[in-house]
Amino acid sequence: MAAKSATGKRVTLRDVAARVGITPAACSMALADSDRISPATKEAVRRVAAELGYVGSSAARALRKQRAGAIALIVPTTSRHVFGHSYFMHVLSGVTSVANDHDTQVLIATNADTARGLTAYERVMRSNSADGAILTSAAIEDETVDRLLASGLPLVLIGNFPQLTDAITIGVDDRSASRAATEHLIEVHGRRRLLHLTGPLDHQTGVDRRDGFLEAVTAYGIGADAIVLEGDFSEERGHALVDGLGDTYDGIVAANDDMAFGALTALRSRGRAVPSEVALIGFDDFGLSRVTTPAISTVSVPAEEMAVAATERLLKLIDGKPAEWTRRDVEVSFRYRQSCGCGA
Amino acid sequence: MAAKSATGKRVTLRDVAARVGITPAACSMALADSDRISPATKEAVRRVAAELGYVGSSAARALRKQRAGAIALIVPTTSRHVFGHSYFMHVLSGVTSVANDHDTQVLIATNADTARGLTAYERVMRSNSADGAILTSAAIEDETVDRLLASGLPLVLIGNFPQLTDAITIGVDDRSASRAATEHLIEVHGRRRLLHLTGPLDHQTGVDRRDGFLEAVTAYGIGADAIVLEGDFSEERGHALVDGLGDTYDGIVAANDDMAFGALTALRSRGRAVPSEVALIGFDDFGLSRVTTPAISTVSVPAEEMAVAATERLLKLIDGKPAEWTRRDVEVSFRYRQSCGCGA
DNA sequence: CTGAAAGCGCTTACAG
DNA sequence: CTGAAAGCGCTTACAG
Repeated sequence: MAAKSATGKRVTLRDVAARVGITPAACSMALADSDRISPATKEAVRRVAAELGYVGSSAARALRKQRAGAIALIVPTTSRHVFGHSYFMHVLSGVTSVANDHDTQVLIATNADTARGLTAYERVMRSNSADGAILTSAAIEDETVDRLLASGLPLVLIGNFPQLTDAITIGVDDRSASRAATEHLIEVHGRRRLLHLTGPLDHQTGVDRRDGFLEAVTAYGIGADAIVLEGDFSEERGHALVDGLGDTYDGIVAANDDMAFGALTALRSRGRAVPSEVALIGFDDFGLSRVTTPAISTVSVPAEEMAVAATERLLKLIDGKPAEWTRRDVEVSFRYRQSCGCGA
Repeated sequence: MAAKSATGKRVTLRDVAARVGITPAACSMALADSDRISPATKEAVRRVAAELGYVGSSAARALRKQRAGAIALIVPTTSRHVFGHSYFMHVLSGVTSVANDHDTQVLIATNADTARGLTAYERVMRSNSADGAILTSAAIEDETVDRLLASGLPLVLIGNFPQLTDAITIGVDDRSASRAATEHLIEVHGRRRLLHLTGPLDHQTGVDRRDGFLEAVTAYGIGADAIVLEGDFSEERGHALVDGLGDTYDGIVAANDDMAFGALTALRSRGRAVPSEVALIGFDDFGLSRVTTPAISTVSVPAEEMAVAATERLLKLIDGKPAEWTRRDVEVSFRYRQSCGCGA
């Protein structure tokens, strides 16, 4: 479907040009505000274009300019489960707001189905549907990331990818943040027997948050009492892990808020009080942790801010403009609420 | 950017054709599995295409076929605030899963900025970037909906639009559902002095949920004791409305869960127990209500299911295929949790 | 049945 | 400086 004139036909540059009495080429230049065209002609073209309701064909423009005028937000299907709805919505908000400001369309691509050995998002990229992509939360071993990178398509990754040294990435320092959160339980709340519920360890985020936890307990000499259980970022797993364990710990560092909430419900059913018997801290702050009772203390990850910066960086990359950074960490902030013992 | 051969140039149908020794036209037909092409040639074309990494140009195809191969999910900016993140993520999930199955791209469009009197999403549509659109949660008086509708572009609306009798819409019966939720507080929990916190009354959803509440209290002859306060779907307003009111009621029907949660925190700070002193019920079930303490009883709106059905309907509309419905209601379900007095 | 031209709607490199 | 041709990469209507 397309812009229609009264007769139902699409309004093209030829129509505008005919009405103004110039060529489509001149019309095109007029709308592009070229110096070649006189102010009077530009004005006439603009008036007629508005009258006829002319809107340029994105396909024709894309074909001619070899530029889609769109970027893709790539969501590996696995990470949809892994990172959850709220995370993507924060990311999507950031991406769309920047793209909007730059007259760029946003495409959502997943690798749900594959055909001829290409994932859906590879096809999006290679079919020229998008001029570049934001890829978020890929697994460490996701080989499509390498292929995408190798293809030379403009790409900005959200997250940490230490092995991809040539990639442009933006993330948070999960290790330091996790260490700081763990140290908070130790220093401020005097906890010594700590349990860590990890994220999925095929994601760098899971690895880094675990490593930060381990650094902290090691630094304080309480590593022998520390327990690390492998989780997957899901509330269910958080619940199950805590439910299947004895009561030998006095603090929990969960790698995300969903698992922290699962832990909280499990503690509740076991009759263990939070924070008095068990201090609890999560990670993410994408919405859940603020509304529970007790509210979950957490490390706030500025997902939207990362998405905004990633999108601005991508647009510069596409345009070949100079950019300030190649690998960037944004700051987290700590939200000490009730579940660690800080809040009211 | 585009699919690259070893030399860095985009691989086009001409390259494939040259290699196979046929014309690009024949190549195109081969890839489209046309009867005109022999099985042997098709096989050769497919092999060479795979070898060269050929992926067709979406722009060229769109221009030639006058079909974008994409649909737009339109998000009026106002409703972003109004309906919140989780709602859109449910909708987006539904839309992308169906679109994926039909090799269709999904574009996110908002009306954030306007140029030459056109909203961003009108430009998306009229520039042929999308073959149709899903529009969700528009305000009653949003005149761009009328213009979109009048333009004849394939459009499916999520929500209720009683005044747009020609539109294809899918929604839930908010009035009946709200009435049933209210009756639950009356019949099952014996509440007689009810407070309703409305949604924004410039949205049909707000109006219908209020009307359902009023029907129930009227039917039970307790309308004189009922209080209706105008809200806006935000937690803050829910909190403020309850905070600014005396304690003359024993039940609250909130038009959504965010306001219900705001009410809950306000009741907590006033020292009123939920559900014993005040029974509370919300609406939506997009995530929040399940995790609070007490968990909020609510009416579950199947947002993803609506989005799936809307997208399937849109694709049929675009293809001119026969469809089963023009206006459809999907069933809500009731989640009676602790806040009304039902749950454990 | 099959080959190859025409043309979708733009923009820009080129000719004059 | 300015006019108008060429061509982006496809697909289909047409000619043979």
